[in-house]
Amino acid sequence: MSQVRVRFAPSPTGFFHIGSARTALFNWLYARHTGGTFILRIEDTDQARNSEQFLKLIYDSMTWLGLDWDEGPNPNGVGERGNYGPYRQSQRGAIYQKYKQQLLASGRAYEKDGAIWFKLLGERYKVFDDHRKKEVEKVKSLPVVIDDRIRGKVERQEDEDFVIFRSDGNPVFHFVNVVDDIEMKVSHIIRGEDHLSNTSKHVRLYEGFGVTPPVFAHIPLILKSPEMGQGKMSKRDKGALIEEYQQRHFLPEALVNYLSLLGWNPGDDREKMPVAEIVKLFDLPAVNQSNAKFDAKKLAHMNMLYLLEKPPQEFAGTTANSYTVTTNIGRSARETPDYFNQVMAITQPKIKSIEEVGPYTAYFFSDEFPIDAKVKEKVMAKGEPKVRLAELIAALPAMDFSSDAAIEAGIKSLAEGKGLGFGDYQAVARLAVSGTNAGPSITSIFRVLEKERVTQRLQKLLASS
RNA sequence: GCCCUCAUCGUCUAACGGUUAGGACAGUAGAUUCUCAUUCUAUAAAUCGGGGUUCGAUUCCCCGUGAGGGCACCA
Repeated sequence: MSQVRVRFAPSPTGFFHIGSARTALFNWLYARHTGGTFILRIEDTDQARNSEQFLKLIYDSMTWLGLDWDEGPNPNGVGERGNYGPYRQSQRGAIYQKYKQQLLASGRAYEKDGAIWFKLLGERYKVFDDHRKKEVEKVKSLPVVIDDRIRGKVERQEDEDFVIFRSDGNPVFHFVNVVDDIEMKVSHIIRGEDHLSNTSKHVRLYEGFGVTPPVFAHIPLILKSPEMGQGKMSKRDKGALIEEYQQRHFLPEALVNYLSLLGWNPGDDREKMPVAEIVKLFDLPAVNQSNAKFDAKKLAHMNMLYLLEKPPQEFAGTTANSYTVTTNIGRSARETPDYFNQVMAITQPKIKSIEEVGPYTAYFFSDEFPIDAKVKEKVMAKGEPKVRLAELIAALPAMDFSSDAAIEAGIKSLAEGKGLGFGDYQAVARLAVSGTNAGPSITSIFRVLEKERVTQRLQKLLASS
């Protein structure tokens, strides 16, 4: 029986950020690894900045990534699950009042300037603070020692009383965070290193409530890559939003795998691992202490690896879902699935991301495709392409289109009859049927396009050049 | 300004105090395939600086330096 209870506590005040996703992921991994409980709690006390749109984005992004939660609001936003709710802080006002009264009653909180302050224990003295340009009251309190699972022992002095309820009556983050973690029986707090300095406040609050603090584990931050500048990834940075990866049709399992490797490793050289394997191996002491810079290229590579190994019908399905009926490719996926699947089967081994599939296969789904002028110039300058085109057109009616091998044999025998090679026909034929110089093997393009369309396209190029 | 954290190739990272400092991405050069992509082979690339401790330091300690974070009636 595991008693691990971890939570991810985002606030719906902006887009779902890659750093938040990684924090959610590490919590989820730890919960799944230990057989514990993963809680989603919504920290929506900042009423001015909250929005339902961002709330939905949190549910959608986590669902997309496969980070399912055991307690918290339901993914569709209606109702919630778990025995420690409500799971939205905006609905927990009564609980916060109760805890406030407890501190007031025990003398660990007091009112000043209309706000409620938490009272530190120790001798008081006044000092001028250069930074804030005013005199402040300090407290000689004992240092707080945190035994962090990732950082080791961290000691910090908390030397000023701090606000727990604003003068508008609303509780502040530090207070609600601690109260909720107590109420929800959170056993391990796994969060970003940006909270490490806040932790001393939290520990003092736990003490004030007479509760033993949970285990803390502060994970490193995700920083910008060198070409993006300095500092931690912010919402404005390219590639910082989960939504963006979703829209670009990245595979969530690839993103999860990549993210898991930012600040953690399995202890050997393996990188690409199924999520079940990561769950099995993940543990807090193995998490790194230093911040990691985000590398979009490595993520793209990981995405390609997952794409290449996907079963063909799954790949076709994923691609179909990525394009709406308003596009040629999307219409084909719904109206001529057999044809669509054939195109996807020859495309999958050649591309690196699903967002490439549309442009890469456009000529399969419309006879109106652009001819790359540079490629045309190059192809037409070499040898006698128009003669080859004419020869190919003449040979097509008798050619066997039943398989790639048959087509290859057909073209080869044509070439040999003229004392030429397969390559003498390949480039110009490709230009005619696809308008470009990159793509699946010419034989498979022929087979999928079928003889009639191939003939038409060859004739069209011959006529226009 | 005060406080906290961190420091190995460009990037992510590995290395019981004893290794020719390993792997991956990105570079570069070749090979292969009908193009492109994949794949394969090779190649270049790092222990921030200075002091200690030790027979021996990437590893432990101290000081610098650099990077990141926190210092609110934001979360």
